[in-house]
Amino acid sequence: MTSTKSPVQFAPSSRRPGASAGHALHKGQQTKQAIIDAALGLAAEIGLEGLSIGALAEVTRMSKSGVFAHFGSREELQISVIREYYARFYDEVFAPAMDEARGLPRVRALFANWMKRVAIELQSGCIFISGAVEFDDRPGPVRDALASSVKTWLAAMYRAVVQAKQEGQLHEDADEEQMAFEIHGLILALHYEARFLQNPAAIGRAHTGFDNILKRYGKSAAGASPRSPASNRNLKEK
Amino acid sequence: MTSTKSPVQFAPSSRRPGASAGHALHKGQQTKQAIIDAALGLAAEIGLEGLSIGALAEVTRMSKSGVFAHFGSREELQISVIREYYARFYDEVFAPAMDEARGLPRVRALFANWMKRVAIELQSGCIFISGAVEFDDRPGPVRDALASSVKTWLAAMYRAVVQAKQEGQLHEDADEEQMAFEIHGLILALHYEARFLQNPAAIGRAHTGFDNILKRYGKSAAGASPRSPASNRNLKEK
DNA sequence: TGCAAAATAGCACGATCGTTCTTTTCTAGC
DNA sequence: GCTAGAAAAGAACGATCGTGCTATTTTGCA
Repeated sequence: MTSTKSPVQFAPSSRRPGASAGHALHKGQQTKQAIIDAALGLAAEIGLEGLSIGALAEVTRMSKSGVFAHFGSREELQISVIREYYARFYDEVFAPAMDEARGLPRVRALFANWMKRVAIELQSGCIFISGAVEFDDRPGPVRDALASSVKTWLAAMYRAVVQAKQEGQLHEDADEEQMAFEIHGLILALHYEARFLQNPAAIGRAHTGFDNILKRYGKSAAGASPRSPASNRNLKEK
Repeated sequence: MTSTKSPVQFAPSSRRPGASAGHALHKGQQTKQAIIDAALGLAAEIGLEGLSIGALAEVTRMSKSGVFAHFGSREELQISVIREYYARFYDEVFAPAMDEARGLPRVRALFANWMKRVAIELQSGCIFISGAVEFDDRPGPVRDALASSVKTWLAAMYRAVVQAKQEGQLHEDADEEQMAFEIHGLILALHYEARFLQNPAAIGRAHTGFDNILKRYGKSAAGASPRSPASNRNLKEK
């Protein structure tokens, strides 16, 4: 239960392209990737349920059947979008935070990157949030893919909190799950108030809320969080 | 800015039926109400966007045009559902809490009723939450109606927190808006984790989170919240 | 009890949805 | 360059959507 060796890792589901040379991926693969990119943008705006193959074909300037052939079903398209979002979430939120030292610096970085992803890109929503609402009553493979992605990410955040306690940076009676739950709530409130209620102060509220959580669970006066988590790197690995 | 006299009141948008005698409302009114009731149930499950007149006609065992005639447009139907939800929210969450004494007892009651509404009725979701996700990128009268309802309710909660501070039950430097934001986050996390992730522990997490907030913002050891807020009624109105 | 008015049903419309099938275009290895 | 196979387009399907329009039924008051 102490889970020092975590059974499930937070890893990207697909090899990231880019530097990989060799044979350039065949035409089909790269147009499929282009379709997924466009679909991700569409889904972030209007939701996974609002994603229609017709609209996607229009955006990519292809025929409906041309788009459809790459996936075979709408569900498969939605799942592909979820996987892509997961991979980007890994790259932009999780991976950079792993450069920070175990414990509070890493927790801070995870939260800061999470906030950035959810709030700074105000134009597009978070499909981990919108998808949860759309599929909370709709069983099936799409919901399963979404839930599995979200759970993996929340577990990664939880693991970072556990490590912070192991490093002795939290109170002895700090409940790691409770702390992760409250952090999750801050992100959700940020998304809700910034995006739906258009309240720009929400970003500051979320940040202050995180500081409050650190003050409560942290040891002594560890609450004053530096805005740039990259500053205190020298206490690396305990 | 101290807002002792609150400009906007949290009041139900429509006269509640029930005890009102006199001429029973005409046939049209009561079938319209029945349609709205059914629509509310449907919308809570599959969302305001998923609400279709065809499905609604099937549930109410009416013809599509029969249903449609009562509203004139789908948007008007959605707005009617929002108004009905708002009215019920007022009756079940806000109104009972007004029986509690101003200040912390009332804040506790508001939160407890809110939690009950969002979580205990697990089968149906909260359209204040699902609607926010569905309409955060979709301007129009539906979004306006939804945002206005939500803002009114959040303002009511905020007002209760302000009163708690006026009663001297919070720290002098407690930020009421910040506190309301964090409470909102707890409800959202509860909805997310209980409904989408099917984690029954979320109810306890939300409750503990609320206690933690009270401990931080409350004066001295005011944190130990009694489970039944109806107990400390004797310190009524200061 | 009769009759105007309200309430509901029936039907059809254009649009869009996901999907299938067939045909055309293009790509990549020889 | 030729050609097999992949990739994309085209057209059509049944279904469902919101919404008009016109009949039919039902209601409530004189």
